[in-house]
Amino acid sequence: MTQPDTTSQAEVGAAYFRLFNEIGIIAQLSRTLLEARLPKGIILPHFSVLNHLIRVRDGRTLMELASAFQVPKTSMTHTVGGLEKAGFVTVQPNPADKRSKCVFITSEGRTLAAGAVTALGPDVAELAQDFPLERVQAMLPQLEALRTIMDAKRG
Amino acid sequence: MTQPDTTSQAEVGAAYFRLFNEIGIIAQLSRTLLEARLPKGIILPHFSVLNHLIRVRDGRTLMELASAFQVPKTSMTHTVGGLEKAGFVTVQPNPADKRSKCVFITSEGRTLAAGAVTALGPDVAELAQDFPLERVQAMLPQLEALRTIMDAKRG
DNA sequence: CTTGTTTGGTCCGATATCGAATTATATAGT
DNA sequence: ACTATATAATTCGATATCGGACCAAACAAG
Repeated sequence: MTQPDTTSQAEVGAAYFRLFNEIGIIAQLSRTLLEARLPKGIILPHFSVLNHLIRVRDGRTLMELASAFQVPKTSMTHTVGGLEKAGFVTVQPNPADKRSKCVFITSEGRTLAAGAVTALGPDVAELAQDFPLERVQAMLPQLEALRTIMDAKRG
Repeated sequence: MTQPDTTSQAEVGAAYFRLFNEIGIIAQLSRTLLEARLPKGIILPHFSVLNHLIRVRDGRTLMELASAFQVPKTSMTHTVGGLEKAGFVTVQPNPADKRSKCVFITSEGRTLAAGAVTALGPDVAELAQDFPLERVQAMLPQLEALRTIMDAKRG
């Protein structure tokens, strides 16, 4: 009996599908929201990388960044290239491994990220009126757990 | 006192940012997972549209589809064009409004979507071992609420 | 030390995405 | 009815994304 209770296999699949569908749409919405507050030409992946460098640590390699965001390394090369050309990061060879490069955020990069966070303040405040912080805090552990599990399956 | 309790403004923003960051990564992971089971050349947006036509109803217009997934209409034109060329949908003029067109799924389209769902069965089952259905069911209403609220703000 | 394999990164070509401008139809205001 | 505005969709150009091929350094095995 691999189907012990009243929930059919198809219904189970449908629930997971709805989950990922909702997540996909929210990702899309939040992306649009953020990009409306970023300078022209700077998009979500740029901001995400800058923020990662600030939050986690400076000097991550391209591969570390790519796996942190679960994107192909070619995409990360392109994203970092754009940030470098715009002067928001510098890229330096890794003395510990000559194959790899380390990405450092510049003060311009920090300014950009901080400015975006500030610009988003009112949007967050407005959202918090309808979807309060407690609900976010309740969801976060669940999402983190799901992310970790999925990460592990396709490491 | 717009800052009544112990949680600072910055910390509040950080929580929402982490929320959207997790959601973005999960969206990315689920996309990769799905596309691994789809025929070459068919990607998430294609599948999403087919599924929407099945779940919600046949004959939606391009704008309805675009707003359902919160993507620009130009992107939806492109996506539906690909589906049409591949024979998974047909597009017909809308008799009620000559500006718009209605998208209908073909039997090939239904077959494709059903096949993908079947192919994903084992993946879902495996995921369900580590992240069981109850947790999904607990999260879904929260995500739907958040999606609805964000939808409303940027309708 | 050599050879085979793995790993970090880039380059290239194909497709996806999206904003701006355009066309055609619909709707509103007078 | 007539003009103004709004809406559905497409086209076009610019950029993003990604898979495959490639190169160079690291590492493993003999």
